[in-house]
Amino acid sequence: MSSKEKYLGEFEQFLLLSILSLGDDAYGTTIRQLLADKIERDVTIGALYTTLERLEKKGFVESKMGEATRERGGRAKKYFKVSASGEQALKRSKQALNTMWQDVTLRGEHSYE
Amino acid sequence: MSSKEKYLGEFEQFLLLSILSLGDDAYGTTIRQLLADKIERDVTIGALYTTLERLEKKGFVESKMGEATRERGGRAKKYFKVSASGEQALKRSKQALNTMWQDVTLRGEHSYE
DNA sequence: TGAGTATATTCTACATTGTAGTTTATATAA
DNA sequence: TTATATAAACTACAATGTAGAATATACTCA
Repeated sequence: MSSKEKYLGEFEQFLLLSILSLGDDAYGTTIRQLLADKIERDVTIGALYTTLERLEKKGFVESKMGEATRERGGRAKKYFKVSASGEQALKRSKQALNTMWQDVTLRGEHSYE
Repeated sequence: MSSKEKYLGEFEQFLLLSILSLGDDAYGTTIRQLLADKIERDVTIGALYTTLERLEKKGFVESKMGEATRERGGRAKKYFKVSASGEQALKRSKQALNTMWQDVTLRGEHSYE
């Protein structure tokens, strides 16, 4: 019956990677910003939080609300971090993709770098 | 308004890569087999053809029915190949993922190899 | 002290992709 | 003309992607 693990969607992968990149400063707005900067993907806040919540439900990320002690206006931030199983899932996705790319060369490319 | 291009889903990427790998012998059954062998992903025929058809509708793959001249029983094969825009899309997906991985290191990993 | 403003998350709804299983088509052989 | 092998088409539903409005909360300053 082989491997039964679920696969990550592409957007889920992007979110997990964003969180890892941002370290201790990963929350809605910074994640959104990073996606826009790095890969020019402009997602709405709705898209973002919905997926983040699903990832949390699956145990791939954990969250905690930010401290109340702040020198700025606005609602509390919700910080995210990737769980061990989240990293695991990410790693599997990466490996699968690497394996598939292995013997593929695109037109105009020299080889898989 | 930035980049409006649509993104490929992960399974779509896998199919495109399978087709590229298989070269002139890419059709339902061989694609399915390759996925099972290479990344232990067992998809049903339904899943496969449905996605293939959607990729074709988007212009990422092209198909043509196999010759009638065959020494075997059964229905004609439908061969697939990746179009130029399919390769393009694939390339963009790969680059985006590479960019995101760039400064991420997983627990227990040494760095992005 | 209570509008105004800034910051951020929740909620609701729908579109696209992923996945499965059954059915149908077609060719060859007995 | 039926059995068997091979492969694609169809139907239905689940999961993921995406959007935008609504809501919450904390500062600031007259």
